Amino acid sequence: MTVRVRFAPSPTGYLHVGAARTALYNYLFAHANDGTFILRSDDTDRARSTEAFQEDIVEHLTWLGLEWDEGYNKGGSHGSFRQSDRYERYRDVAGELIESGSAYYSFATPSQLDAFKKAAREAGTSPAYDGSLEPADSEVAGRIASGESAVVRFKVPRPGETRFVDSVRDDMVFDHKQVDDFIILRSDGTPTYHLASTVDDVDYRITHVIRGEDLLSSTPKHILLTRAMGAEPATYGHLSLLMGPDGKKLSKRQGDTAIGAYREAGFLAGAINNYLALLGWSLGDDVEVASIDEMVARFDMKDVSKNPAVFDAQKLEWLNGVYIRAMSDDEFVACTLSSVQDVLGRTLTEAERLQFVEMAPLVRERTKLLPEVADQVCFLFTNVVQYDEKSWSKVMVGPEAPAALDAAISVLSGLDPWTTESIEAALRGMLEVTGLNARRGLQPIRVAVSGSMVSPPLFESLAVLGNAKTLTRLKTARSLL
RNA sequence: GCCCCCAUCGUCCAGAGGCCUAGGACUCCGCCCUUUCAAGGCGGCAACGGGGAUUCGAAUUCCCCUGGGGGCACCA
Repeated sequence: MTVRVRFAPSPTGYLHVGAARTALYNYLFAHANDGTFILRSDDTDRARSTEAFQEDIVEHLTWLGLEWDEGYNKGGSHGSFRQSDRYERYRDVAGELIESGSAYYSFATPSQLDAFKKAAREAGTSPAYDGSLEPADSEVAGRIASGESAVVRFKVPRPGETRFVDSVRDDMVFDHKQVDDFIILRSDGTPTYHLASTVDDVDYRITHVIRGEDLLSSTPKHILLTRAMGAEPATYGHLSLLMGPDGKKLSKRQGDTAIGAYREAGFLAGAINNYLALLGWSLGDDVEVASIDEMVARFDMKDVSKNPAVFDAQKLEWLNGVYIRAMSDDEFVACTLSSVQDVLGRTLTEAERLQFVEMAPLVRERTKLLPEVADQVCFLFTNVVQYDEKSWSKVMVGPEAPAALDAAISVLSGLDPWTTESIEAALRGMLEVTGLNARRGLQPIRVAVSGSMVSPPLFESLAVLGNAKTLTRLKTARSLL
């Protein structure tokens, strides 16, 4: 039996980190078992589903590298992977279920149902609707024929219970007292999630359903439906939910949850995948950093954690730094060049691009988030240095600043060749002569040239900047003292 | 209210009866390296929620409590 799993988001919101994690685990499980990873669109909620959300999901899943083998936009052997295209199929199944006695037309009104639940609550019993408000079978045909509005409900066997082995939580038992005769077809004839999702899982031969814990208590419904369709239920595995720093369910209130927002903030797909894998799973052997392939090699549902995990943005940032440092010069330049140009407001010349490439290894070492790169290198490409107020007041007001700048100007004028080594030698000689320690003697130069007391390494920066610009900046700063 | 899931440092994860004086990672704090900032190295702070039971022995098994999470829609 070949493994077939699916990620089936509803396009009612952007792809968020929790959903991405579910997608990742499905992907890992599929690849670890030589299976097929399918993307489906569970868009039965016509009111809230939008094309924009659907595109966001597809775009970011692709960006994360979680390619699906079959499904949305890719086709496959089982027809459309968009539920809104398959209403007819769901209606047919509902009809068959009514035919076989597994489902029935329900006329209970909302107010009747409310009363039912209220009574149950007061009696301290389960509020799950058991079909007790329905008319006698003999009445049904007539009422339907007369055009009375009705939904179709699944008839849960009572008494009874559903047992299954959850691949992350082991033995699970649900008493049918807790399972309501759920609606499978709305009064307008459209299917609900339970019906559509289950029919699709059966039709597309899904062998393993890996999804969020929020669906755990709906699983008996899906299993009952599957059996009523004459099929064998898949193996279900429920992932614990992600929570925010306050221990509450992760929401926009606590910061960004959309993958797109993380991408824009400068996170790398690899880092996000890696972090999401760490959240609720252990690769063992104290391994923290691993590629998708390594994860696939180690993945086992049995090692997936049962407890809810708090999303820790700080650890994600650390990991992002790890991934940035692991990039090659070319990769690094390729994925940061545009943001540098955006900040600059213009395109870099070829010469400037080379300067950027030269600085890349130095800058990469101190970058956690991609946009930080621009802050670090922009001083190279501007004509007027923007002095950071705090840096200026801390470094340039001391009595040593003028002396340091004067000495630097004299020692750097006419320096040839102009290289990191020669600059370092000259400046170290300058420190010797002036008697200034490195901090006092060099920081003024850093501020004069970069505008800030925090910058990439000084000698290298000056080498890349070139002697003309360096001297101009030193003189300009000197004149301001 | 009813049902379900979960429970080790602040956070994520190791730990499947003696190897635990509870390990790793992030964060934080020192020190080293050092021209700033990083990175790196070294070190430190920090946890088995509580109570019973089983056992020679429990973080590991069982029960209760507590706490957190989820579900109980013509949402998914």
